[in-house]
Amino acid sequence: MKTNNPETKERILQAAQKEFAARGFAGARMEAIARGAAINKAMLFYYFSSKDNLYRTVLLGVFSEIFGEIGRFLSPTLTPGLLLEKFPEIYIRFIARHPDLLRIMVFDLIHNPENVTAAMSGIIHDKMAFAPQPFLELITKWHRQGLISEGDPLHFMMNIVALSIFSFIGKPMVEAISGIQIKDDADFFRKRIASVVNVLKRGMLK
Amino acid sequence: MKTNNPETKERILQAAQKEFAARGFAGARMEAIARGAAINKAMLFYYFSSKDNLYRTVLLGVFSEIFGEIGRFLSPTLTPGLLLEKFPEIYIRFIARHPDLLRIMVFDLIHNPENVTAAMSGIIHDKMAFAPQPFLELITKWHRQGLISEGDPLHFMMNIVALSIFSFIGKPMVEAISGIQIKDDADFFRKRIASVVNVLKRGMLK
DNA sequence: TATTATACTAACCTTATGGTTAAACTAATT
DNA sequence: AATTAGTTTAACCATAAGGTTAGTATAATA
Repeated sequence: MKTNNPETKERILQAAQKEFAARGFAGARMEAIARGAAINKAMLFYYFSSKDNLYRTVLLGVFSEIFGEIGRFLSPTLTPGLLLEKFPEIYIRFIARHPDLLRIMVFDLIHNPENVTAAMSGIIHDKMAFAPQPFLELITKWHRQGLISEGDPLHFMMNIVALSIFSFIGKPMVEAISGIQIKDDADFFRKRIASVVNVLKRGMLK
Repeated sequence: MKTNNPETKERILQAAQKEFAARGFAGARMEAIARGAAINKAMLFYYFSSKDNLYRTVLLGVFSEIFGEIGRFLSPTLTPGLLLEKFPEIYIRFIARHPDLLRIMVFDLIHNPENVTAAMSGIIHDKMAFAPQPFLELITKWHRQGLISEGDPLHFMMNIVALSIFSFIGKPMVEAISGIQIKDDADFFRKRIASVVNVLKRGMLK
């Protein structure tokens, strides 16, 4: 028998990710996804049975990639200085390469946080070899050792992620406010990373 | 003659804002908006001629409210310490009261930044009595006076807004990562504000 | 070569949805 | 009381879009 073509499935997921990122769940068109994957619309239902399910699959993939990237970086031998120095760079550059992932994630964080939380937590524990709980404990230990000023590990984490993520959401906003059009993306991201690292180190390290 | 009922128009805008915030532009249903405003669907088109136009109107309102709140706070007599101390509180508490505004703004920042930039910049210049350009100059002046460490006013601004906004986007994310369910919102926001102010002051003040 | 299971398509179905229309209602004006 | 103009509704329309179906192509197996 012809072996199930994983190529097709992959093509569908790629096209779906693009379409969902560009238009959100409700705005995305199955027809457009099919066109993007160069197949008949019925194939989407053959492989994924419904729009909902296709979306769920894409979403899991997104979380998987994002937290995979983060998990690869975290380790028990980490120091606070190294974390604050390297995380923003890794994260910002990763998202710059895969802006669709952030779009989909943020859309869901805003519109159905309840749904997302469940999907996320499963992935997080799978993909972060160095699991989150020990990570929070590590931060607490750093604080007890007098290495960092922020005592609440949750807010320590939020501050790091917030500054990194906002590079993307905030770019058009800042452009509107300042009236300046950011043309050199590479330069912008370099400066953004420098600023974030600087604020984090000065702001949270002792 | 009966005078055009501005009450109805206002009710429509309120309902529309709610619906657009909950489901995004494509997901929002005109029928649902009509129900929310307790009127016939045709009235939406009578007052706003199209879904697109209704959305645009809502969007302008959103920007108007958000930047109104910000503009009310900014003034030429501001000091860096005061800005970093008060802005996060004002902004976070405002959004906590009007989460719909943030949802709509972020959705658009992510999905059609080009469109948004234009709409925004008009509003910004109207609503910020103390216009943005002088504000950026003020930051530059602070830097020249040796009051702040961050030299680029754009990134100075981004850091402030990023940490404030992320309180909302990031909450479910952090819940998923930590496995902790944040139940006491008031307490969470209080701690969040304290953490943000602390990081900003330590990180960007000299 | 006949069979069979998978991969795939064209055409179709149904419902939901943005948008329209024609008529009714309301209240100020004459 | 009759007119007039803005406001509101019920019923309708066209089409877009998710989903289905029936059938075809392909290739491995017997």
